[in-house]
Amino acid sequence: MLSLDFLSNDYEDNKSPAKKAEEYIAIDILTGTLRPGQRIVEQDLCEKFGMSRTPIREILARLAAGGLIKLIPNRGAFVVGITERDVDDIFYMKSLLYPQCVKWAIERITDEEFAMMEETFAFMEFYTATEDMEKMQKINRGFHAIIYDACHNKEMETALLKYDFIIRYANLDVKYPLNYLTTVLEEHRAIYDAFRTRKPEQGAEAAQIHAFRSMMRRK
Amino acid sequence: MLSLDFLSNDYEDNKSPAKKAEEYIAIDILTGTLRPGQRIVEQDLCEKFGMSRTPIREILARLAAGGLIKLIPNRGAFVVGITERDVDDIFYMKSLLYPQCVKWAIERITDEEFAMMEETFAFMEFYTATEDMEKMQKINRGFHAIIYDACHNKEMETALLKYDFIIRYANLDVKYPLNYLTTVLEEHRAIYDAFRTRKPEQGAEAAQIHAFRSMMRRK
DNA sequence: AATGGTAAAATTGTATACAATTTTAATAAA
DNA sequence: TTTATTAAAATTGTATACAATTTTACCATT
Repeated sequence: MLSLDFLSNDYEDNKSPAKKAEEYIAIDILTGTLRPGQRIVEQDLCEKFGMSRTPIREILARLAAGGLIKLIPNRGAFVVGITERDVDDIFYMKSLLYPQCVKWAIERITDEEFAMMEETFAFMEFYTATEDMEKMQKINRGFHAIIYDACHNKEMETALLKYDFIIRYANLDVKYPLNYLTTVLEEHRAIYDAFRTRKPEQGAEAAQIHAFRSMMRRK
Repeated sequence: MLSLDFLSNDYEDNKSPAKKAEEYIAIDILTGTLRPGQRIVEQDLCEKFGMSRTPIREILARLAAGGLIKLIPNRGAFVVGITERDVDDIFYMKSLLYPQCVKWAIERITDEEFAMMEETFAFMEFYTATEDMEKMQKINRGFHAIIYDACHNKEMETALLKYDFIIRYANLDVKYPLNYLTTVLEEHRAIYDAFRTRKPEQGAEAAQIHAFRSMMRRK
């Protein structure tokens, strides 16, 4: 299903309670509120999120599949931490995958998907002009979500979404340089132009530049 | 924990029944025994694997996290298929990530890990000489598992293990060319030599060649 | 025959109960 | 004081029960 859901303010609200709890725990791990090695007791989560052990255990199963916790049989769930170097590595892995994602997306994007991208880019220009940082962050994620989706490869999409999630929450002491919004808009425009003119190689190059600069803007 | 487990024949046996069931279902999806779009009913799995719905639902939660099935609320689990192009794409993504993995692994490998690699490589030479195809496949997986582990980045490790799992089971009509065993051994030796001499760039290049040739050997 | 409505059956979502295992705390021995 | 031992408590693993929802099958209507 194709929609501009991510623009709406209650986008977060239509997630299931289980999905929200999962994300809550994931963020607690990435921000360090839950410390590496710390044991997570199911009953505590039951009380915190007001649900029984069955759904909580399914949440833990998913978190373990994603690598944020480690389940040791009969011992329980333990937080797996993320180091500064892990975040550096993930930026680097993104810089390897993202250009190829853009390339595939330009080759494979549907008309409907491109129409959504056009609409999204218009919003990006608007929010850059109005300097609405919060809305901008949201629309930026939407822009990338469209690209990740349009590459029509689920492994690529899930990998990049995961890396972005980690970067978003485990990379909290970022300082935004002067003219950050317009700078990023122009990097995005270069990618968008490659989509408009359907030039995969040019898109890959613009993506490479955007990924590299994102990495450099880090701390 | 560091060990040469993957050499033993009962390596598969010390997996938990739940882990075995999960892998069984995953393989059924990748080989097409379970068709894309097909609904998976929990009760059927309960009977098939002799366990109750609680552990089965945890297995389904993990499979959904890995993308092999899609869970629709109140509707159930549906098989997500893998196309030929998906496999092509995954080979390509591996060729992007694997060289960097080898580079990091050469920079970061511990003495203990390198000792295991030496031992493993000796076995590879032995099984190539004896032309024991089955043992060779197993030891090859072990060789790569050591490299993936030695890069000391969990995202990289899980990504490459996942791609290998998909390639292994969703890529069944591979024809092995003449001298396959010795050819692959030499590609692996090039990588191994880069580890011995601790040359990250040389390792990345050897990895690139190995990944590219693996892709070319496909069909 | 095709469509629509309704009750029964099947299935999923969640809570709870109980068994197996681990952890904790208290006590005894060195 | 430290180390062992052991019983109690806590926790995890699994099965089952029940509520909510969906699917199926049957019948009536057009």
